[in-house]
Amino acid sequence: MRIDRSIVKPLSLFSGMSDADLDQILSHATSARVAQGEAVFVQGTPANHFFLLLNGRLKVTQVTPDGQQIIVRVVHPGDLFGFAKALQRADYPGTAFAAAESLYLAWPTALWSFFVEQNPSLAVSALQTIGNRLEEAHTRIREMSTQEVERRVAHAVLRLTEKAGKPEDGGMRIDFQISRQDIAEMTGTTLHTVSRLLSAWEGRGLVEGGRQKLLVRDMKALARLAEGEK
Amino acid sequence: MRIDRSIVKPLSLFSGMSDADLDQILSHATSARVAQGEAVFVQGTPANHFFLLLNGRLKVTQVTPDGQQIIVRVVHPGDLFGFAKALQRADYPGTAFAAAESLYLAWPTALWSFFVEQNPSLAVSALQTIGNRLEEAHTRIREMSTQEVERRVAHAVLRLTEKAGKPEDGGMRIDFQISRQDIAEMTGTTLHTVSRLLSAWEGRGLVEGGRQKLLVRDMKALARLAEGEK
DNA sequence: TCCGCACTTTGCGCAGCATCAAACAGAATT
DNA sequence: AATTCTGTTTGATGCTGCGCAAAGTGCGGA
Repeated sequence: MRIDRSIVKPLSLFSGMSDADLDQILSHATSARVAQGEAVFVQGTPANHFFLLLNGRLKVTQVTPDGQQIIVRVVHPGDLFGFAKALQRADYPGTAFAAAESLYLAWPTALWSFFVEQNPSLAVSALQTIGNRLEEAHTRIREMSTQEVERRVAHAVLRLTEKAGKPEDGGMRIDFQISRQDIAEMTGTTLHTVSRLLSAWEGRGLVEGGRQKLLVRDMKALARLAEGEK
Repeated sequence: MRIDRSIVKPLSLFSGMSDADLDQILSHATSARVAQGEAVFVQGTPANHFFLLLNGRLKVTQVTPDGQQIIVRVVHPGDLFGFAKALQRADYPGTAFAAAESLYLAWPTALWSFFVEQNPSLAVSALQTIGNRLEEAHTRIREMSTQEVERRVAHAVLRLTEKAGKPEDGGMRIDFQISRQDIAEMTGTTLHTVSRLLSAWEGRGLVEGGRQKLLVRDMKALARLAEGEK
């Protein structure tokens, strides 16, 4: 399958790469589509591919041995995901679900070192990408260690709004299906607590809820909450 | 300053690199020593160097805007640290303190991309290193989200024992000064709670405490605690 | 149009852990 | 040897947020 260079050209991951190199890399890619609710890869299965999300939205989850689930991160268009193998792992450490219908590119993991050695700037980009991810993880650890639940949830909602917000008449709409349970799993709390918080916020006009939906009305007030001001 | 190749040769980071390349990289390094309690780099200052710990033990901390501190990670000999710049940051996101007298190598950050482009296998290694770190961070997030304090502390102590345990007559000694406060900052709790837990464990013969000291007597029992069995 | 499911809301009680407070002990300093 | 300092222990108290439970509601399927 031919994938047009122009689709991925703007991504920072590929910046500083020649058209020829880019074409070369794309020639090895396959593209695929997943319907909402389907998985791109499953935790524990051999990591045979790595991916780039073109369109849609994914949730990456991990399940603990005792059955608890957490959301590791949300994958947005343009993000590389599932690079387990590059990180010295034989299998995927999590499961990637489509939160909305999604389109992605896939490459065999065997090609990873080949690409990197052919194209050192790709390595530098990848390192930056994963560096950002590490920083996000540390932020999350810091928040979970030091902040109370309301601030954490406010932060999480803000981040979602920034990454996946679509302007709508009354505010910013989170552009994919997200449940209270999901937000709970992103912030390390229970869906009950999230529900209570969102209800309280709705009463104060900050957000507007709905079944798997969320509309942020007052980002500034939410940002103040996230900063710890009541 | 000349640094002998043999010192760093065994490190996985440099595996698959020719002696000549290694010498070339080492020729740009400077080595330095820090006394206990001193900082190698400070949060917020420009990231002019990246480092490799040869000897000793470091604690990397982050301070939140409101003054709360957390321990991001412990640096063990052989670990690369302070690569902020490689991750697209201008300044260090944390502060690295020496928990024991330490010896390290330093390179100007400007050389990072140069090294990587000269030596793709280094990029692959670095990616793996940081990938492991990301995984550790996710583990910590998972634990903080789903596990109660006792399990988290047990896990933290176990990890310390594995990474920095030195056999001693009665068990494994954590090989550097570590306070209850430190353990609290690694697990997202308070020193009070840690103190209570350690006291309880000491009563059951699992560990033996002391001022900034910790001796693990029964790793198996601790492992059981970490798995959630009482 | 109705039904049933999945998601959400809300109430209540409990407990794990934080917070506040104070005493204690080992090390370093004089 | 006395003093100070820093880290540790332990107690008392209270609140946050979880677990459990049950009712409510929007949505899709038949």
